Amino acid sequence: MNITFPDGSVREYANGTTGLEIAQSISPRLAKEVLSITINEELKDLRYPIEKDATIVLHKWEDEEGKKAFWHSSSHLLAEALQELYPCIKFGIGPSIDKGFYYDVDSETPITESDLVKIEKKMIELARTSEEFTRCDVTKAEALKTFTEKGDEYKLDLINGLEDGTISFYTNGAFTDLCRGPHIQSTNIIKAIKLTSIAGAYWRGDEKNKMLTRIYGVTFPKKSMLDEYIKMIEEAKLRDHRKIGKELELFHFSQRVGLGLPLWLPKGAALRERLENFLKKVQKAYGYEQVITPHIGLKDLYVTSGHYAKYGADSFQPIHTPAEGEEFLLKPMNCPHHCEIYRAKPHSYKDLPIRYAEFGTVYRYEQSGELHGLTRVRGFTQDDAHLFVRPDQLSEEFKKVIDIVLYIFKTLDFKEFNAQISLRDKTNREKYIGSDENWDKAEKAIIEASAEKGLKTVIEYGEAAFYGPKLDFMVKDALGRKWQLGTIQVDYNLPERFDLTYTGADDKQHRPIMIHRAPFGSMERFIAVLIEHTAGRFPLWLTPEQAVVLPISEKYNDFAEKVSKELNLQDVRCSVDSRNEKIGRKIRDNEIKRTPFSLIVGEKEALENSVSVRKQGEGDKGTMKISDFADFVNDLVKNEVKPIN
RNA sequence: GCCGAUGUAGCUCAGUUGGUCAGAGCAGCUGAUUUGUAAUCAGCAGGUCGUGGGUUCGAAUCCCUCCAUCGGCUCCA
Repeated sequence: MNITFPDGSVREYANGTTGLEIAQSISPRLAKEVLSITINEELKDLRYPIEKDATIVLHKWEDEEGKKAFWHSSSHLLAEALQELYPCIKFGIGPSIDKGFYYDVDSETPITESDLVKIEKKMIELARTSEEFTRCDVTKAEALKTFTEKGDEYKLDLINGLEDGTISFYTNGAFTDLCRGPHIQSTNIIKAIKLTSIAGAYWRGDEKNKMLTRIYGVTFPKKSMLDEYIKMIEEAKLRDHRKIGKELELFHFSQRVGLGLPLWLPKGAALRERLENFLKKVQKAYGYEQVITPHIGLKDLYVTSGHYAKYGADSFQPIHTPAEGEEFLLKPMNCPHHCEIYRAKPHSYKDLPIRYAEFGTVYRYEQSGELHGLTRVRGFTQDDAHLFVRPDQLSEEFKKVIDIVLYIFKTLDFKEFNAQISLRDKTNREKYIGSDENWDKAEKAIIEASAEKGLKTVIEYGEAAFYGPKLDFMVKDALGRKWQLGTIQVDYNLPERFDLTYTGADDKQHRPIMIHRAPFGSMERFIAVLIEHTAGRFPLWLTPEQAVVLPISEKYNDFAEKVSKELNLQDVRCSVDSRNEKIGRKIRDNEIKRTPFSLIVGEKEALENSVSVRKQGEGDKGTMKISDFADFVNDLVKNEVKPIN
């Protein structure tokens, strides 16, 4: 038979040759490194005998599939260790994840963080015995029998959900698990093990089910890789926006004010204002108009929009007026208000598209356990806008919004983001409002526009908003957690609910389509992610303070003030550190505060009317005339923010 | 909301088995110093040890309640 490799080369092998033997035939070293194999697009074990012509890919640690097999096998090793240490334990599922693996278990004896070391040791002990992973195919009836005898109700639940036919078991040592595979050859290549954390997780992700204990871990084929990983995690923790936000005095949370209600400190507010101004400018260029709406609205407004039925009970409860008996809700989103702005006057087809933008602060009662720094809060400001468009304009407008998002991401140097198309889950129709016909149209519009803009997207079913599908831009924080930033949503429903119309060329009334969009998502979350991406070293155009003048001694404070004034007049954001401290001290403090430029001034500079420039993280850059430095900074800024093309 | 861990001055943390354990550094204030590229020196002031209860002769330390934070789960208009 002929075996085709990814590079296009073809080799001939005897029928029944396994992936491992193929690797062996190429090089013994490769045979040691290969972890799993793809045969004709299907993942298989290394010892799967290939019977006819096939294309194969050998997966090593370096590629995702190789890592998956390694980590998935590690989760079985974890399970084996747990079974030995806690004989009565029951097992849920144990998959590989982005960075490692976990196993969900139900144990009568509670397992706590302090037990992890003990479990790790057992895993290492078992790994060293070089247990082979062996596969065994059984019928569904046999599978049910095995786990009924074992008394493992979670596995039975899983098996019952499977179709009739062959079911595979994998065994390593004394542990046998229901598993599709593939697995690595033997546990002996798992050289470094770290159980990272322990947490609760609902069985099958449903909060009505029992909560199991989830043990997270990560393993490596080399000890040094684990050391590197631990170092990387420690460094990532230093970038945490909650830590940097405190250090740089950007924002603060107060228990007196309330959970998840950020207070923006002067520097954070300055940064945020700059971002808002940037976005306003971009939006103006794209024909948006700023509007302003109040922070509350009558409850009825949200009954009309459908939000009350969906979220009312879980929201901040209505504010009552004692005298009039009215009920107001804190604004959880801006769309209904913007719909009412649209309704303020009749519209012609010639007016469309209409684009209303607002930095709208909204309040949502997020579950207390879900709050997280600035990324998940209860009061936040959306960089919101609603576009009211004719059906023939939908595609074009949607693409323009994508352009804005991409321009913003590019300006802020966000290279690693994923575009996700969130569609409805068709099997769960009652989750959504609106007709199937409109949903189909909206979903199609998003898919087509994204494709035309050349976006690499993944489609997620069931992730749509209840009123419409969306295109989301996802980024990861320092620790690899995914967050949604920008979002663009097509909505046929609100225009109907608010009876929005325009007069067409045919003199008849037509329904506009709405596009909801927020390129940042929210100012809070965006800034959080920006902090983690830059580790607090913001781009020059955004940073709260671009330069600080450091007089060598108090004798030069007056000159320093003059320099600062002159620079501020030339659009360089600058202040003076006139403390009675040594210059070394002032420099150190500015390095820690990540002020981009420290300008040292003493006798020499005062005579020459110049500054000694020191760049954060880099050091002394020599002396410059004051106005030259201003030009220098302004040029750098101009370079950072490229014009919209 | 659920599971688990944590909670000592503005910040970062120390406090051994319950008995001078209420401490340190930084930040702050006062004074001295007048400084040339990552911390000048000295002094002062700062905390009902998250909250409320309990056990004890005695609690930062042990137990319970609540609150908050952290890691997850669920949720995310």
